[in-house]
Amino acid sequence: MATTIKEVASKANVSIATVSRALNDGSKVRPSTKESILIIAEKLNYKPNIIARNLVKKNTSIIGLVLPEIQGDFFTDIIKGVDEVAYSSKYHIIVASSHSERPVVESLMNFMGRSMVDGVIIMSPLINDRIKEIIKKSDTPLVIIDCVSPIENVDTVNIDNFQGAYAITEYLIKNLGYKKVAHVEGPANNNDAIQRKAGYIEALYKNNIPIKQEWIVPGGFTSDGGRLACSRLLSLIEKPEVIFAGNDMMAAGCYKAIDSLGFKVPDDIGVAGFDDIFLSEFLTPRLTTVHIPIIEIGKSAARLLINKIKNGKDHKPKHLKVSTGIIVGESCKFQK
Amino acid sequence: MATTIKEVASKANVSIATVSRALNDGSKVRPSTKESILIIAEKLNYKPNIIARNLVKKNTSIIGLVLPEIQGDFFTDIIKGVDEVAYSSKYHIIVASSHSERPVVESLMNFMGRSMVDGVIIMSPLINDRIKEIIKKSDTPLVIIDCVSPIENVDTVNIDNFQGAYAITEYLIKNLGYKKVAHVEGPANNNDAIQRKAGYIEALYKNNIPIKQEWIVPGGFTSDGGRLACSRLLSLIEKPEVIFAGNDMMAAGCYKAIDSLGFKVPDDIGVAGFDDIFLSEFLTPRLTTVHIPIIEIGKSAARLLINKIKNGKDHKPKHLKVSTGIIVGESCKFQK
DNA sequence: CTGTTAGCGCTTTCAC
DNA sequence: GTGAAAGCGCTAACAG
Repeated sequence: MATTIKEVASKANVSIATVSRALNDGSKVRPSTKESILIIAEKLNYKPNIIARNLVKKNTSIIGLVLPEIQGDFFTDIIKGVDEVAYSSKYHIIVASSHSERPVVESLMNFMGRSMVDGVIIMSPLINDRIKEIIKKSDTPLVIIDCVSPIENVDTVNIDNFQGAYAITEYLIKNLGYKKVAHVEGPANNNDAIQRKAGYIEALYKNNIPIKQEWIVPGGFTSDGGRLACSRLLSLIEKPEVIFAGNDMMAAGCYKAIDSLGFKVPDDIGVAGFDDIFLSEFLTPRLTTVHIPIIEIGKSAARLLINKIKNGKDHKPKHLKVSTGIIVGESCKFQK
Repeated sequence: MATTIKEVASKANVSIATVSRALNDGSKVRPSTKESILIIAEKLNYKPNIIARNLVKKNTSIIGLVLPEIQGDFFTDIIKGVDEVAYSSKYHIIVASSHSERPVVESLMNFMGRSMVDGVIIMSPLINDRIKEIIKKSDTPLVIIDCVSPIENVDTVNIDNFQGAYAITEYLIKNLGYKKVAHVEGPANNNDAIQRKAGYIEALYKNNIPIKQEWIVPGGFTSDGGRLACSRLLSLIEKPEVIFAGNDMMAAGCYKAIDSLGFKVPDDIGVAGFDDIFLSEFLTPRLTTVHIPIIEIGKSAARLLINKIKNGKDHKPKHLKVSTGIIVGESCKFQK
């Protein structure tokens, strides 16, 4: 059994209140008594019971982080960003990754309104009605990363997917001179995927390039999906000159397909991606892609949340849009 | 303010004790009253306050996970493994990654003996005396992943680094016929690095290949360190035929160096790694490396910990050694 | 400055 | 079956 404040108090011949004050150095305690209390506490290896403190203070200094199925380094970076800011404000983070057996909904229910955490950051490209309902019912501060439709009174941090996709597509067309640009798209119900596709289409449209449906193929945001999609594109009679994959994982899959068919990137076909995940730097040739400041997103979300926790009702919901940038690799080249 | 058990009790015209019973074990509560309580609780959107429950139950169902500086997908997998097992036993996990401003020691102190968590899993290739002291003082259940020297009464999960390094080095020599095998080693104070180097040396020794000091160069376990180390090896008068990098990150760095000098893997020089991180599959040619079942390690650690939490003093410390396997890629080839 | 006294919201004997 | 009451370990008025 751990030492309690009572034992320290009795050994020090003071009341528990004084011990509490001495340790939290709040109000005036005579230096000499404070010192002797500190010494006794140290000798007894006394550590205040956080739970008891939380109960009376009504806060836990813990932030709940609900993530979609964790894979790759994307989430490590989110965690890192959140953790960094959380740490500097003395918060801990509880991570709940989602998977088939634990939907986002469940993690959310566990966190919201049971006073286990002071606030929640949820990342989910798909917010359904069930989730919305839970959010409405609870008054736990919340920040959503990457949500589709803003929910009232909830802070959001979004990636500017549309702009990123538009920019890289236009870069391929205007700067490099590509005319035949294909797109491997992500899951149909995924907001990121939808926005990126929209950016791609808009860029083609604005540059007077007709949209060709057979050059838009689904890849499910996975490496394998990208590989298959790419094979399909390469088997077409009229092949595209460059493939803009909706994310880097699919772009990596494209590399595999291109390699296995004996083609070369970028000589035979160009490849571009989206996300700039850790992996992309190590693909040969280095992938041209859209960079997302992932750590920064985590940090922003954490800042927003902590702000909300501290300011309570006075807090006006903010909606951050994180902009992207193009990483020029060697996977696309100038078309003469 | 969230609904409390009191409000539910008064609305239901019962005592708070009955509400508590109805919601928990349901031990002998008349079905009809139980039902009406449940309905009222639902209507009031009542969620028991976890903190208050923890205080009386003296457990939190939270596991603390202390990790070294998070980067890449290695830690995602550890988290994933721990989380999976933790989840199925109804535990949450608090993640504390370490970095320059928050040493392992601090996270540990925060977790041990303040009843914030029921147990701790710590991953640290370097356990210093300070850490040992904290561990000795506390009676919080603990599992260490990847520790140097076993601490009494603490469960450990270790990677069989020596065996893995030995196996791949011998594979390079015996199966592929390499005679000139260089090694890029990790940090001098890192247990993994030390064991891997030892395995490499032992394999050379057992196969009657003289150890050449200039073919053993430090790479700090980073991609950049690997790149530099490789450049150095390639500038030697007598170059090695193959480089066994102490981890995959350094192997990836080797690829870069080899590429920038105009050489080809594996024709001009072979490369082998250790870890089988996600990235390795996407290096071209695919890296030959030592596979570590990372998720499995996380799972084992979690199982060990939960077991210890539940069995208390009756628990005898266990020491698991996780074995590795060779992934045959295309980065090394048969030497005729 | 310091002690006394209420709780925080819940679980859990112990009676009835 | 159910209620009253005693805490879990701590903080925070309120008195002195």
